[in-house]
Amino acid sequence: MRIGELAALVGVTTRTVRHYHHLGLLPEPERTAGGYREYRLRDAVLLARVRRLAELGLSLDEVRDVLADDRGKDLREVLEELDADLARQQEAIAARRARLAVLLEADELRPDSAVSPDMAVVLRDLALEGSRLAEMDREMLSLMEASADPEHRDEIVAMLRPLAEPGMRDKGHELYRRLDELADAEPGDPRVRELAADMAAHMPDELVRGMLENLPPSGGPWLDAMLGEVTPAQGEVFRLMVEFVRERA
Amino acid sequence: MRIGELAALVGVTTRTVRHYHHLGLLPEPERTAGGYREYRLRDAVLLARVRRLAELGLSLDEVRDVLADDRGKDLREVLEELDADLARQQEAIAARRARLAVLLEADELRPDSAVSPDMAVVLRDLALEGSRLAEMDREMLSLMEASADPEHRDEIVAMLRPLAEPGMRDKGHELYRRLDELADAEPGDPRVRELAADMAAHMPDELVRGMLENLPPSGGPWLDAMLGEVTPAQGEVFRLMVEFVRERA
DNA sequence: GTTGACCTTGACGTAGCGTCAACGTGTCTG
DNA sequence: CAGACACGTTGACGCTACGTCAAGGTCAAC
Repeated sequence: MRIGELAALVGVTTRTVRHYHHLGLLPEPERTAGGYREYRLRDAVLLARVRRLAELGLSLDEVRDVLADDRGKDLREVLEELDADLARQQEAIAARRARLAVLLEADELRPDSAVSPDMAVVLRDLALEGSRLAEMDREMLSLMEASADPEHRDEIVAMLRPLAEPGMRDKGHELYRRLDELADAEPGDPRVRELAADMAAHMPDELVRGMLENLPPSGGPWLDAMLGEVTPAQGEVFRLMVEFVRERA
Repeated sequence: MRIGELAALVGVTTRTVRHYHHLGLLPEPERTAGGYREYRLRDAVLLARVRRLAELGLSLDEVRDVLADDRGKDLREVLEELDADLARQQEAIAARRARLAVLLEADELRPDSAVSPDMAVVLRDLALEGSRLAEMDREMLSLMEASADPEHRDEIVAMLRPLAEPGMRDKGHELYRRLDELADAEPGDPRVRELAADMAAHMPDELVRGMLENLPPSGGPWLDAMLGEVTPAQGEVFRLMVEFVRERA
């Protein structure tokens, strides 16, 4: 038998056979005078063994180990481990399909930041129109949801929901307006401290708890990211607000 | 924000961020005087978008296409295709786990050729001891089962089962003995034709049908593989037997 | 001034082959 | 006998989505 016949017999390509030779999974057979590999039936049997294990999902390295140990106990171990791995993969795929199903159910489908319908509702009802600061907040919130691990997403949405309540919207507009006014002010402007205190006072309890749990004392990357987007006075407002919120606890 | 902060914020490594820059999935931001990349909040939003799509299982090429088209119709297409693909993967994994379960149930676990318990029974009951030819047949049969696609395996086992019946075993021993005797005979020896006829006559109908369906007129790689393992006279026996079997139909 | 944490580009490694490239062998045919 | 054609040989790069050095530059702190 030459390599093409062997490959056809077992149902693989010649490249695969040579690859297995290279990895030492299949012994190199005798060569003919012309340099062709000359296979016997037992080579086909060996190749079929390798293929079967590979098709089960073992890596070729694992196949080699199993065939080297030859006698059975190790094989069971490997297969059990493999089965557990496959089970994990099944769960992962099921989770992805579940998320896909949620996305596919929505009528408008955008690669947008609003992952969950719940979050979309919150963003819609939030007082986030018109102001650059409000735009930034929208980005921050989307980002928080996006970068959190899926298990915490519901918590985040729950934390933010109070902000979307009717009573808060007018207050929200007012606060953003006052923040905008401070764009070119000095960080020492008395209105800075005043606004920070007002914002801290109107922050819902759930959000305060969430902030305290997730923000490290230094403020963390989230606060840094916000500070990079605003003028010094506005940044001071945020820093003070966090301080005031911390004092509340 | 520098690259490390950005990466931490979104929950990826810096290498990933640079990789996305390289692929054009994420625009290169401004640089500081020192050559550092300087990110803004919107970069984090973009990165989070990419990540979300990637985590759903889209390839980065697909992510780029989706983000390029931007407006939604194409995205739904891609996601539906992806879902179908995931469904196929689930089936494939389930099938592998089913095969694994069968293997793990067996008490003796060898990387042997006998995949299915059914096949193992057939091989055990077959008249396959003692003779080199019988050993070869065992290898051929294991190989046939191994190299067939899983859906046809049951058919093959069913085809072979009649050979394992008690009535056939004595006849089988006799035929193998006569085949062994012809090892050094001439291909023209009258016993060759006689044995081939006898073998063809005792071949179960199911097996005849199977051979005719699967063997091409030339004999195919299976016959070639056998011919490579035996002496010329023995080879002639097999060739004639196939001929006689063909005449029966 | 030096440490240490962070950044830069560049390049190789991963799994399992697919797919050229450049060339030799073996058989059939005119 | 020459040429065509199928098939074989080794060698090397390509693919995914980054991980992981290597060799060096920047920046804030002590």
